Amino acid sequence: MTVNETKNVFDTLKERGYLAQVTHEAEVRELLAKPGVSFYIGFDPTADSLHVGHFVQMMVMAHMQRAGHKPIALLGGGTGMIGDPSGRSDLRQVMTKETIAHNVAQFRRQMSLLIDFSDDKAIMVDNADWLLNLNYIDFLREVGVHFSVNRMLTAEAYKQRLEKGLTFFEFNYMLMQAYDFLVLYREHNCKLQLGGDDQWSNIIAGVELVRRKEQGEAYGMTFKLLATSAGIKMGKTAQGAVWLDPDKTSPADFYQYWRNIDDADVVNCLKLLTFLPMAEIEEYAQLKDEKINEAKKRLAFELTKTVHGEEAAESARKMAEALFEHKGLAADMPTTELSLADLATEPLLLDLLLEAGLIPSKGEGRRLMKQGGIYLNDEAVTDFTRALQPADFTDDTALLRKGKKIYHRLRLV
RNA sequence: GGGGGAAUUCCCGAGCGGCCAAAGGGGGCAGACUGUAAAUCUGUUGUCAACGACUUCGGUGGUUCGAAUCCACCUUCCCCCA
Repeated sequence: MTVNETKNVFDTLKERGYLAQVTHEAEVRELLAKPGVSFYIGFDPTADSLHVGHFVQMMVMAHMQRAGHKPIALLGGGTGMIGDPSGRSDLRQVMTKETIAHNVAQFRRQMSLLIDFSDDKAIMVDNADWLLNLNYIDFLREVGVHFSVNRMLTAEAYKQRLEKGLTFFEFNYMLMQAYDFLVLYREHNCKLQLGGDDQWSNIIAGVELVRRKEQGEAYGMTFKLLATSAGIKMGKTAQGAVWLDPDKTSPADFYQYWRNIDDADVVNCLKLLTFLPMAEIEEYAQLKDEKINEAKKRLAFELTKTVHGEEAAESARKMAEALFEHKGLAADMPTTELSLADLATEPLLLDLLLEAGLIPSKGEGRRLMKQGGIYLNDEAVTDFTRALQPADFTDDTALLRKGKKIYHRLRLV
């Protein structure tokens, strides 16, 4: 065995805890021992940005690419028109072609953060290219004959839907995805499909189809979904998903999300979402109690840096330190600008809070004030009729705060 | 095609014609305790010029002094039979 400083990527993935299920473990490991393996992961363009759930998949692609393999990012421009019923309790919204095209463009940009698409080192394909022109009868004859409805119904992905109802429309999703694999096998010699563990049924369907049609080698492998130790899907907040697009989730919020994750999840996230060497992660794993914060800071910083760039990560980190550890001044904080004329009208704090978006309604604002959750310059404000005064500003700045963590700056201009 | 049921606030889910802005739970938010964590406890959770007023219970009309509750039609979903 060549002394390969890069060990088998299969082992790396296993060690870092990505793997969930593999169709043929020994063979896949063997296959990946030599570089140059084409593999694919599918992404459904159901939103105009990728979120952290996709990020795990991107990490896997990146690990694979670094080991010399060739990622094929399959965008579901065609399957997106059906919608994967896996893990869904109801029918997905059907998307227009224009929306899908727009989303595909966004995905390409975001994936480039981790994956090098230059010189065909990775490629991106859209299954709309082959799915949209399919002839129904031909498809049924070529692909449909290989699927047993009885078996499909036992698939985990469909079980839940059998309770609530599953349309024939969606039932076809599995065939489409299986067909994708067949096409990629034929056109790109792609032998391996990866995906989140919720894709297991769809993946094995593809593996079996390739094996039947082509008597080819085809393998599948799934990854654990990013979940908390309590088993709840990560990356969801009350405001929705944690997006990679800075316009949808600001770098500061993104940083804070990771900074505040549960103690029990830090190590797992470091393994899955950063490229820190395992040895280093082991050290973080030893930390106890409040020391764990060091691990969280590192996680938040590394991840923000990868997604939003070093500068944004640095600024998010500084802001967090300023606000929570009182080191230095906060740089970029959400800010509302006021003129002296505005101030002369003695604006109510309540109105400003609403304007600044800190509260959704004045009723909510009053409630918060009553409970001591609104602060002006670090002093709780309990008077609803409190108006803003010049004396509230120091160096033309006043600091509003809601609860412990949400800050907003008022600046005089 | 025939028959039966359902739709309630962010989610699940109670709801007698007036006492319903609507029980309970979840989630959210805030306070206490902390480590910017978790767990726990407390408060709160339609809007507003706020002891009052206004808008909400799938949609549209109607009955009634008064409708989330009754009636008609419509929409969507589920179940049974074919």
